[in-house]
Amino acid sequence: MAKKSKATIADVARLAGVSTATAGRVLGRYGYTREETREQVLHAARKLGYRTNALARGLITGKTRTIGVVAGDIQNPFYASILRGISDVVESRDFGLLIVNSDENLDKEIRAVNLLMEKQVDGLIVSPCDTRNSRHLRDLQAAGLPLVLLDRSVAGLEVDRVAIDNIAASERAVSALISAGHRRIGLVGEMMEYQEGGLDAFLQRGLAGEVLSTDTLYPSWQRLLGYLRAHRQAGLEIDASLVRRVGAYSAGAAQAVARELLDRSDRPSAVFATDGTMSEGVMGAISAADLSVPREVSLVCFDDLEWMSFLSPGISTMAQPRLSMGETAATMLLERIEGRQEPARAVMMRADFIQRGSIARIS
Amino acid sequence: MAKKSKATIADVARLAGVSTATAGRVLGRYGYTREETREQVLHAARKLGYRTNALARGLITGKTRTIGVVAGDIQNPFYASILRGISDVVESRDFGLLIVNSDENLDKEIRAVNLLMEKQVDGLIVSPCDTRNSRHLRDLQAAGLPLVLLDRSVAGLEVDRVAIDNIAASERAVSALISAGHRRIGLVGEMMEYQEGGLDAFLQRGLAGEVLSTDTLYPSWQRLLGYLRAHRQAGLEIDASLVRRVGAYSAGAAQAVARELLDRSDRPSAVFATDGTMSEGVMGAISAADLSVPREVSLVCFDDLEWMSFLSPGISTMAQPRLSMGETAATMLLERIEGRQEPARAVMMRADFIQRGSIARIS
DNA sequence: CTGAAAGCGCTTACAG
DNA sequence: CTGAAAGCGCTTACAG
Repeated sequence: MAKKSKATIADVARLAGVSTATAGRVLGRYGYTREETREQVLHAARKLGYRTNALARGLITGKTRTIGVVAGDIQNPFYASILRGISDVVESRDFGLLIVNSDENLDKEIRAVNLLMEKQVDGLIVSPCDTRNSRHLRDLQAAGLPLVLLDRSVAGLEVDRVAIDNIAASERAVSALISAGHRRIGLVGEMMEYQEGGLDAFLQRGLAGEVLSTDTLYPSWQRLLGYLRAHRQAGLEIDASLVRRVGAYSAGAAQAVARELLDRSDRPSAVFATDGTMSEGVMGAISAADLSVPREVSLVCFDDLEWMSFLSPGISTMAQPRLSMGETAATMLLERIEGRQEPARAVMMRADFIQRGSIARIS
Repeated sequence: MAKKSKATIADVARLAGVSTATAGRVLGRYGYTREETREQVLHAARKLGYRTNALARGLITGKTRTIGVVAGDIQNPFYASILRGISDVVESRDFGLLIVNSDENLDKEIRAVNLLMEKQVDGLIVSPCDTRNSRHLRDLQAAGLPLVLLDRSVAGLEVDRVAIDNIAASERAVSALISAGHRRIGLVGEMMEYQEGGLDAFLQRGLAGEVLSTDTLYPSWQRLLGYLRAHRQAGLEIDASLVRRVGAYSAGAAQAVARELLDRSDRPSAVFATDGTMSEGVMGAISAADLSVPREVSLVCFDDLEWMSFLSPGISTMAQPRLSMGETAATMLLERIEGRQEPARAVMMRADFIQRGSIARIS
């Protein structure tokens, strides 16, 4: 069997005594062939250890059966789970999966998209790191390449996307704290994306109910909006000094910021962390400060990470359906690849609040 | 700029008034061209929004600048970090990365390797799920495709690989418990791979010092060997009933097994978990049983996961250099792809024991 | 330094 | 049902 140096369709055809067209038909499973010739070809192919060259096929058909994903960081559990979801549906359809990290950096994202286009992927899933700067994504559209946006959206780009309703999810999470009696709730958020006038101006506008175009906001900014909304619903004022922007997807940076919050003499009675990485940082700060949850601080996180259920008491958190988000994105993309024509859809998935023991009742 | 339907080298050549060979030379950055023609070509290319078709190039050159990785589960932090390491070096060299999960299942692994071969990757990194059954990996070798094995090795397959010294690392971790006075140490290990006669026979042989061919053993079996060796070094007997085989890479299954261990009236004073997933399971069981670490049970884990430093006290663990393992594997692979000829190397990386607060002193 | 021609390994009409 | 021929979009000798 399995010979050295690759056998081509021509080799197989020669050995089987048929034309390359015929050999191609049986090996590529297209067109009709007599059962008998089919077997001759298959036999020859096996003897030569023939293996399809997907490059040649792709060049001809214009389809590679490979999709590309650009994620922020495959090491981050958020993306790791999403990628697993994508991978599951993609593998079940015999597609390949080309993955590249953007590190939430626009230049890297652009290079990633270029690389993937050169490799002729049939479609792309991207978690765009910039909601405004999107020439590279528009180019994809122009080139007719299917694209699904994950987690974030891009201003004025009408393509399929999957995400959760961040504002509502966050409002729900913060409300859990408020209804337990908390009045001073710290927020530690990544909020990397630039906002006109920075955090202060944003808060201003948010409190005045002015913030428009909320759905092209970055998730963490949206979650801040949810925080504001929960307070407004409850008729509570906000202490702007409790809202802290980390400005980076880094647990270390989040820990430093959280530490400041916890070291204050007028420490908040609870902290809300707006994503998994922030949650790690906040938890690290709480541990380092040797504070007891929920006796000394209450905590609500975002994204359900393994450790949140180990700790006792467990950590209450807003769980995004990461696996299904990935599966859904991949399914939508494959439908487009198969030619489905219909207006762009925005699938908003449901996030569930998992109530564990990290919220103290305050009277 | 950026036009619809893709422009080819021929289009660019026509617009620039040169031959396709010349256009190809500048666009593909090979061969010489006059500065002036170079600019004409570049200008035309920009105007047409030309983008290389890597498929065509790969078909000709026999190189795709893409490598394939088959990992157990990209969602598992162990693999996620390794993949990040691989990805970093691969991206820095402008290679693409095709990733597929094996779920530690031989059939899936074989299909994965086939898929990657058809897509004409330049080389493969695989974490083989079966140390004995390896026809598909030998085929790679026969086809002259560079291969680097990760974490595990395969009997009789002489190829590059990177791993840690599992026996030594595990011995070190267990010794930390022994020297703190522990005499009854439970072990929760995955040990999925089949061993002649099962766990009991393996223990028998291990205790008799009989186990040979240790380096084609699965990591968790090797780590069990380290556990035995630590006991032997200390002149301690082993209670075989404290050694528990989970038989699956599943935190849930590990938790059930750990629970049994912890529910015994003659509960071990400490537990050693042989990998990250087992660690999650054991920690889950400890939490569920509401036991206090290290007062009621001491714990030593394998792999340094985020939560191990959040808990207070922190969890002592043997940390594998996952990121560098990935980087090293990718670097070795790229060297082979570039034609480096030399005997297969086995790079053994150093694992560090991180001492935190989960080990109680017993007098 | 540049061009004409061949070819990588497939698939796709088009005949028969 | 099968074959001869063309062609996908590049790169590679080979001339000039």
